[in-house]
Amino acid sequence: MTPPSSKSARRPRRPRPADLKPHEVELAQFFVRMAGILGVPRSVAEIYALLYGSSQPLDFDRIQARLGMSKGSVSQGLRFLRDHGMILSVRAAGSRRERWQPTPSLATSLVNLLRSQVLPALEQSTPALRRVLEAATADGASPEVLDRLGRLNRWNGRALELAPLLLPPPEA
Amino acid sequence: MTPPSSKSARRPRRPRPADLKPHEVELAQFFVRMAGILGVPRSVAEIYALLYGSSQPLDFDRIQARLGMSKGSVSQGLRFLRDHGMILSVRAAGSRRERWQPTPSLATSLVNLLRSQVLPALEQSTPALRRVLEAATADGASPEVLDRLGRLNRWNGRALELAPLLLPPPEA
DNA sequence: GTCATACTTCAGATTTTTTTGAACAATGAC
DNA sequence: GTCATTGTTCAAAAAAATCTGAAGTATGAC
Repeated sequence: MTPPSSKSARRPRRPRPADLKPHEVELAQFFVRMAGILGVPRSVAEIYALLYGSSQPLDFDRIQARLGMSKGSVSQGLRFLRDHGMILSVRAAGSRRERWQPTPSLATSLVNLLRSQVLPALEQSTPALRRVLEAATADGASPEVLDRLGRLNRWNGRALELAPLLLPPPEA
Repeated sequence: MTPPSSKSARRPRRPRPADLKPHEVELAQFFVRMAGILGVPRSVAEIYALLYGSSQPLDFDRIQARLGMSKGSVSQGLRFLRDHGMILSVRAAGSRRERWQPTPSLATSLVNLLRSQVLPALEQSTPALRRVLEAATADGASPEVLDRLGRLNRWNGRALELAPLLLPPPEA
């Protein structure tokens, strides 16, 4: 039965030795499921979920302790979330320690995430798709195939034009 | 440097012993990249790309031969594409052999794919998210957290309402 | 300037996904 | 009805993604 793919049909997972309340676990499961669709790893989703459900900003050590996760994973997870504009840090005076919280708009965070995944793929594709169309033309491909490939090229171009409008680029 | 995630930073791949023209390879790479974003396996994307660039419908054996892929992968890949309404088969009279071609609308195919991934996740989440909000309320979470969780619940509900409108369900 | 703190790095271990192929099942041409 | 053809299944192998933790680096409190 198991289809060859799609994150849908996943095996049960080894539970992490986390120290979470039941509703924190459910929130984490929600974010893990959604993150899976975009190929974001479990550990990253768990960190985000923990921060999302927390009334206070949390520091590195507390995140590690509550999720029962290695330092490496916490470090990389926080970096990913930070780089995608999904979390912010605050620092208490007289301490080097950073404390993290989710950025106010989850919607913006999601769009950032999508952009960062889709845009590079589209950019890489532009010249390749043009070459494919040219080669197929030279090859005497059927009108139907040429039509398909033409549409693909136009889609790619339009998607690239639209992308910057969807939301202001990384800065700004 | 390698981020903890995102399909972006992938290692080089073992080339498949395929027998494709250069432009067919580039088309396959495009579909593989895009499929990767949605977690669709390489083999499935390669099959789709081959059909997409082909002037004639192709049969099982020809797909296997051109892509240098196992029977199992071809079978599972075709099943996935068929189940998601992305390919159609035609049969020549007097032969059991099916020959495959992409469905006319790639856009529709993509929406089908997205639906099949996102909808089940949303449905599973509805009761869980409600429980999370209730538990947090009982727990005396901060107004800010309650606000976040409330928004999450509303998003989920709206997404579920919208989904059926996006495109007619599997049948119809 | 010193150095303990706070994180980062990355090679290897682990987990999960994907692919393979040999055994098996279904079907329609005859 | 028979059986070669066509495709499926699934356990095991291979590949890929993710996680770990010990060693290393950077920084700001003092």
